[in-house]
Amino acid sequence: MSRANVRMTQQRQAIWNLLSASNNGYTIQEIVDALSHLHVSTATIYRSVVLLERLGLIRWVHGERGEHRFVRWRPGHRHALVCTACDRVVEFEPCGLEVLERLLQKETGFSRLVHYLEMHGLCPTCRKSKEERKDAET
Amino acid sequence: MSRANVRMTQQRQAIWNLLSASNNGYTIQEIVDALSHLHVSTATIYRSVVLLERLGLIRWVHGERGEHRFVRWRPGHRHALVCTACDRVVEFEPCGLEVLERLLQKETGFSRLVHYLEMHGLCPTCRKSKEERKDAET
DNA sequence: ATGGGTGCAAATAGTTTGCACTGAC
DNA sequence: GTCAGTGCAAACTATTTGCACCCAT
Repeated sequence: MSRANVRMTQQRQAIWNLLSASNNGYTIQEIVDALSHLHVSTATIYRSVVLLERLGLIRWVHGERGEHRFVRWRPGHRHALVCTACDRVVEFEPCGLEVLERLLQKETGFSRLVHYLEMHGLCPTCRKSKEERKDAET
Repeated sequence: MSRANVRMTQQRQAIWNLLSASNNGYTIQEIVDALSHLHVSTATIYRSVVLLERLGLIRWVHGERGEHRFVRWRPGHRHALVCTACDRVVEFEPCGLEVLERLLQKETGFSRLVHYLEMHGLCPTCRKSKEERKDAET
């Protein structure tokens, strides 16, 4: 309950610095590796990630192989668009799903609907480099 | 590639019978338990589930606590509506997201968009029993 | 100075794999 | 009879936890 009594430690600061500076998510293992010079233990990283999630500062998305990747998250933005090649994440606002929710509510009788939506695609940068590679082949 | 050379064994039959007879998904562990009298090994269940997924006969959805639950899936149906109380799954057809995809494509430059959408809510049966319990309390 | 946070190592959970044997075709 | 599929146990990967010590407040 209490949001107080949360201390800003060097470890948490380091993790937050890392995540907040990037548009690409990190897996737990990638965070461990990126902070290896600081000797932050894996347990602490797990615990910090849970905390940051609870505070609404980060959120996970699915990577290509179903792994969980943690990304900085801004309040109010609701959904993620993830690049299938470089894992870059772009946030976008709601989405007309309210209409669908009302329809489903009527048709199925389900109530209190919430939705989980994730988009995946190829970001402009990755598309370009892919095309270049293709040109090179021929 | 070859879809041939897939044998219908008793184990696979048992797993498929179980999954295809229910609207509620099963976790791996629940399948193991449900088939314990047949002594189907956990390894076989994992392998069969992967196979059935590949064949497009089942699919996983997220349960309340993020666990993967496997449900029978009919071709053509695209998304799942999962009851937050009893895990009953109802399928529904596409959803107007094509409009959103086109918009995002234009705004962000991402291409080849695919989406993952899952709805969660309280099914009519569970809502009723919840209301009854509430009435009993007062 | 106090109690929230950390590191470490052990424990637990979830999933995959090698291999000899079995049974579907 | 052949080889895909199975059971078993071991190996791996991912995550959690207990506990003594540490440091942010």
